[in-house]
Amino acid sequence: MYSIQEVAQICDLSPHTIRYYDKEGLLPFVARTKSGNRTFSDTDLELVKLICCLKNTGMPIKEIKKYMDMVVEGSGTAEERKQMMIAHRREVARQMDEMRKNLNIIDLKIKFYETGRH
Amino acid sequence: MYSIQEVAQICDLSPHTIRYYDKEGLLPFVARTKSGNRTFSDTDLELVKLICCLKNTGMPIKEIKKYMDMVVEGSGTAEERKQMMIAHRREVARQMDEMRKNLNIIDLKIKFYETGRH
DNA sequence: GTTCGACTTCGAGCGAGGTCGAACTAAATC
DNA sequence: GATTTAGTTCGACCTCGCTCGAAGTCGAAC
Repeated sequence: MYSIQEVAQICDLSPHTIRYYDKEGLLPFVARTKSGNRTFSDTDLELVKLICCLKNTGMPIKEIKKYMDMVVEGSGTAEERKQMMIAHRREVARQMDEMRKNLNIIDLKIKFYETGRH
Repeated sequence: MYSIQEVAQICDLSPHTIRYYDKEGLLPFVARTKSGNRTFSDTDLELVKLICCLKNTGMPIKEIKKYMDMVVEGSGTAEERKQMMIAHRREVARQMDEMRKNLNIIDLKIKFYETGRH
C-alpha cells in the first residue's frame, strides 16, 4: 500500500493535485485507513498512472472521471471503455501528426537562420 | 493586404483572438489603415502562422511576444531568435517522445480489452 | 443622409486545471 | 504528555488563454 506522498512522488504530482483529482471524482476506487488517510494498492497506483497518461495526452478531467467511474462499475462497461480508448488513441495520433508538421515548420525556421536568410 | 477577418479564417482563429494577441504584444508589426483598422501583409500573415505553430506546440504567449519583439528589432537579434527556436525544437521533440510513450500505454490498454483481460 | 457591415477599444467573465493556506486530526517519537 | 510529521477538509485564489458584449467609428451602398 502506498501513501498519498509516495503516489505523488512516483507519478510526479503533488499531494494537493491528487486530492484535487479525488475531489473531481477521478479516484473513486481509493480506500482509506482507519484514521481516514488515503491508501493506494498497486492496482490503484496503475490507475493513477493511467490518469496521468490520459491527462498528459489532453483528455479532460471530466472524461477521465467517466472512465474511472466505469472501471469501478465493473466488467459490464469494458466494451464502452475500450471504445473510449480507441477514440482517444485516434485523437492522440492526430495530435502527434500536427506536432510533426509544426516541428517541420520550426526546423525550416532554424534552417533559415543557419543560411543567414533571416 | 489582409483584413483581420481574412487572417482569422486562414489561420483558424477568431478576430477576437487576433486582437487579444495584439493586446498581448504578439503582433508589434501590424500596420493600420487610415481609419485605424489592422492590415496584414503577406509577411505579417506568415508571422501569424508562425505564432500559431509556436502556440500549438506549447510556447507561452509571453515567450512568443519576446520572439516577435526581436523580429521587429531587426537582424541584430537573429542569433538569439535562432537559439530560441533550437531550444523550442528540443522541447517539442521531448513532447513528441512523451506522446509516443503515452500512445504506447493506450495501445497496451486497448490490447488488454481485446484479449478480454479487463 | 441613413443604414449596413466590418472594424475599433475596453473591461469583465469564463473554463480548465491546479495551487495554497488555515485549521484540524492521528500516530509515532522523545 | 508534548512535539513532530504526515495526513485530512474546505474554500479561496491563481494563471492561462481565450471569449464576449457594450459602445463607438468608419466607409461604402442605397
